[in-house]
Amino acid sequence: MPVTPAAPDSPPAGRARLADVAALAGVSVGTASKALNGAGRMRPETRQRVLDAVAELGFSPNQHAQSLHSGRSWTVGLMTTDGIGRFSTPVLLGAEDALGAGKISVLLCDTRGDAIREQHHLRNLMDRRVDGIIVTGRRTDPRPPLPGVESIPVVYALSPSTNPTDTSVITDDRGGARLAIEHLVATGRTRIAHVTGPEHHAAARERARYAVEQLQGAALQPSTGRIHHGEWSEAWGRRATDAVLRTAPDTDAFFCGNDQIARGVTDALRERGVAVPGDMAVVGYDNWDTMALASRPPLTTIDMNLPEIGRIAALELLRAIDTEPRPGAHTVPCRLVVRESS
Amino acid sequence: MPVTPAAPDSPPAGRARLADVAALAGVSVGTASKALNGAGRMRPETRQRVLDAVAELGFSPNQHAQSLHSGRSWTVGLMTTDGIGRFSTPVLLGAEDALGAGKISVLLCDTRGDAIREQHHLRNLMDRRVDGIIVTGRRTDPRPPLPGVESIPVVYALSPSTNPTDTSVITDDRGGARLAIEHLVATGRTRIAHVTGPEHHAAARERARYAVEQLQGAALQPSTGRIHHGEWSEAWGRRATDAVLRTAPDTDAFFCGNDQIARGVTDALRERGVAVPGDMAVVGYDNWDTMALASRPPLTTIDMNLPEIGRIAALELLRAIDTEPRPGAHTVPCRLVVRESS
DNA sequence: CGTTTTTGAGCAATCGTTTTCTCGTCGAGA
DNA sequence: TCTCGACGAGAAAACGATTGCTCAAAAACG
Repeated sequence: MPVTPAAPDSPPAGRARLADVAALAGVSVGTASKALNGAGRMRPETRQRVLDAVAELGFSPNQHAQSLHSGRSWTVGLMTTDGIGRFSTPVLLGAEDALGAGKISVLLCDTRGDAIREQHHLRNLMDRRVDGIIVTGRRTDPRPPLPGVESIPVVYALSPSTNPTDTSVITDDRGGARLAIEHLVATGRTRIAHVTGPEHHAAARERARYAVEQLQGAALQPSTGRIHHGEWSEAWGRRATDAVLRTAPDTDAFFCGNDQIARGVTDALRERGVAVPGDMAVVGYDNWDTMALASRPPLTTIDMNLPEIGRIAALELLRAIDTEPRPGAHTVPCRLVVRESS
Repeated sequence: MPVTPAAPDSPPAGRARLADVAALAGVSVGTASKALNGAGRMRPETRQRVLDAVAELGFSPNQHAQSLHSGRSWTVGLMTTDGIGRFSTPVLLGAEDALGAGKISVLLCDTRGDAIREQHHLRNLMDRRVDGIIVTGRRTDPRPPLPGVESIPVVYALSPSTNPTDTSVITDDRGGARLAIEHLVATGRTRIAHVTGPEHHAAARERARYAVEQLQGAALQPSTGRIHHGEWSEAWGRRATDAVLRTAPDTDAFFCGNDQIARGVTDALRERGVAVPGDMAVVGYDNWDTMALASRPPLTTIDMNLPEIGRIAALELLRAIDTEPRPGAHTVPCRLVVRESS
């Protein structure tokens, strides 16, 4: 239903179509298409005429028509299971960055952890014929795979799939714990306490396990003889500080499961008059700048390179789309950020 | 290029097409379409046969074909100018929620504040024939409108467009400042200091202006006789506390431009032995839970209802798409959250 | 029983590109 | 001068769904 059927050579109402370009260049639609896509032989002069027409009309192809024809939508779904939290956001940005650089756009879906919503979004993505899906969650705990997506590639970022033959990109908790302990040991600490989040969080469990493993490698053990599990909060950090110092007053370092706990620890230490890093070193986890930089003193901490996880997930997805998926868990190394608390 | 051209009645390789449904139901493609879209008269029994076939094949229509035909993509662009920061994220989620409830999906674009990238994404969105665009930024400062989008509706959220005939959805800084001051005055405070962010931020300027206005309405003025502009940081909050108490030791309340400053203030007060809320009330701004709840005591603060801003922006966009845009700035009221610091 | 309505379903054009195939035409070689 | 290649451009068939129009059969009516 063209708005101006009267004047067939008038500038088309909406946007220029390839047919308009072809008309202006005095060639057929097919030829114009070839001129744009480079395929086929053609006289350079003809191609130039088409390109001129494209420039003049500001033409760019209708993606729906292209997608209908090719079956590819040049779109991927980005499914986040818990709003866009502190962890999923950087991952998401890394992925968006890697994908957006090319022709690929990102469809954002937030399931809010609700299975119904997940189903609804998934359906939607399939209807839109996305080329692939990246699934990311708030926590590093494994999650069940998306149901009914056999036909397109899926990559899990941060929260791996429970199915080991899926492709997942995850953080290296072992490496992170090792970096922290290595750093503390290297700077002369020997009585190290570990304060972290709830035991039912994979992140807390794993980091604790590998921290102990690493301590044992240096012939050491946690200063209090155990792991202090609690919440991921400053308040817990403060309470745990008291508990640790009561049990093991000779503690000379805290390795904390996240930066909030670490900040609570530094606050509690300051209030007790314990000098950081003089009498006590503190190392956090996450490199969450609002916490790590606002802490007094600023925190030495472990950075999980979340944007890198997103980026790699995107690259793995592209590989899965274009060639072959590489199943299994791909770990992204952490980075030690040294500041004034150690 | 069907993968299984040999057996025309075999389950189609990829997904079911309407043609497959029609074949299974023993009707023509056109009839099948009508059965789904309700239009036209048809025998109930025929419609049922089609619906059964749809269910059996798990058919759902190819969106690209639909969009090509209708010219609508059922997609909107969500353009954020600064990564996905603390402010744009809730806005974005609100918008996604309002849009995703219907058939509309969200294309995420992050410009990182870069004009080139913005141009690139904009082009992309136009090529995808999005039905509209929501633009959101990190700050409440006005921003120049998107260039070259006359053909589709655009709504600006949080950062209004400098063009007053554009549709913008913004926070009510005046109302926020009023809520804070009203609350302090109502609880008996009369010597109120205002510590906030840099003067070149609209948010800081406006809130300060309206806070003063509101104080004057109660025949009061800032306890130090002036506004304390600085950074949006805890460190500034701590420093400003000293300055305020030196200048006006009889100050009995702090109204802070954000929660980080407010937290800095409570920390400084505690270290000086000033009781909150006994000797001093503190009110923040943003209701950023990591700050407001971790503060000692938890902060009374102003909540801008950011998700609501996103939601309303989405609704305004839908209205602009379906009927008529409503130009101008739409303000969303703030909410006072009372906690233990006042 | 014949004629006019109603009704239900199919045909075909359409959206905008891509791509294969066909068909002129021009140039070169014999 | 005739023929055979090569080369360049156009015609047409996809991709999958929607929709106005046509047309047959069945129902209603006199």
